[in-house]
Amino acid sequence: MTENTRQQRRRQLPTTEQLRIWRDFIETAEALRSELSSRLQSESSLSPGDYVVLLALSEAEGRRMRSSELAAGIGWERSRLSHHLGRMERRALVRREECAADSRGAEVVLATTGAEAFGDATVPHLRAVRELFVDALTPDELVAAGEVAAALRAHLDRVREPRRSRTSRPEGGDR
Amino acid sequence: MTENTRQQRRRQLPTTEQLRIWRDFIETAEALRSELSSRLQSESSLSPGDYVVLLALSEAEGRRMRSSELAAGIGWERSRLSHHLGRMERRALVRREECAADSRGAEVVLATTGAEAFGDATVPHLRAVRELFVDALTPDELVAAGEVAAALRAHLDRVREPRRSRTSRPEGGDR
DNA sequence: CCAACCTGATTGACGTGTCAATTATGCCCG
DNA sequence: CGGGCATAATTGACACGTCAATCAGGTTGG
Repeated sequence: MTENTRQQRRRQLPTTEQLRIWRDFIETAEALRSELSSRLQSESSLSPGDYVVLLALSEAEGRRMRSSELAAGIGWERSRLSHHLGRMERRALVRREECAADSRGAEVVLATTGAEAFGDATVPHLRAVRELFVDALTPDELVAAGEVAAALRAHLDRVREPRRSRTSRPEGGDR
Repeated sequence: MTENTRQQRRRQLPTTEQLRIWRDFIETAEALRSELSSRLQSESSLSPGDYVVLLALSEAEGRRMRSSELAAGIGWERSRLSHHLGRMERRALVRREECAADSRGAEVVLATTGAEAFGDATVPHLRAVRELFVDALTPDELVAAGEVAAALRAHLDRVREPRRSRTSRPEGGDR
């Protein structure tokens, strides 16, 4: 195969079979996410979003974090986190406090209610992951799933922002 | 391994490694979905939801479908479709007409604007699938991804509603 | 010092998804 | 026939996500 043909293949559209796999993959992931979410909701009245936020806070020193560190830690946009914290604060799962060091900043603190809710949710949630994901795959398939995910992620990171040299200094990666 | 131990393993929580793979898998799928969605949006002003609806309608006879068939065809809840059609109708992508055969029913018709928008979107979208998914994987990995998705889907269907013998007759599959 | 700029965080508008309730029609059986 | 139930579809309320705009508080160079 010449460089030319390879280049050309790159630009071709997916075959029917490739497209079928793509749809299977993305729709299955979506179905899983939705089932997990509904179980979490019914067993603990937490959403997946609540869960990741509470998980991060539980593991943080002092069960508190700067809002932007939290966002970076769980890979969320700041505005998304801000909205979500608002909803969580209304349910008394977290509190927001002013930050001593930088008075623009906010610190998010795990509230007692939040810690309890998280504690109650974690076993059912892990059980659901086991039941819906781990138990569905042979050990080989599980490894394969990990490799596929890693390859996709790496490729995505490579492709998403080839150069980001304008305002901020060129950082290496962002996780 | 006795039946007992096997039973017991079933109930165990995922190991750290299994959990890592799970998170990789679900977060990567989510990141892919989000990137695809944003490309689709910027290249065509269609959302992924719009796209699947328009795709189904394009392939339907007469470019029209009963609302509930459409919902079943793309695997959406009816209420979700109803809301989405409302938004699409506002943008003149589809029209809703009364159904002659059953006056409770509605028929969804692909509008000219919708057909054009879909036509314009399809090549960029397929290119994005190729670039973000197919090109990220070796042929082996692609096959593995398909197998993993199939296994997960099958397990999910098996687990989700073990028995649904009440109102509707026990249908085989739903695609 | 202070104007210009950067950064942390929030807000509002709007599209999207789910659940429960509702409306309207079809259908069946007593 | 007509009461009761199933079905088609919509609606309202609310949670969630994204984008662009905003606000407030730091930082820096002239």
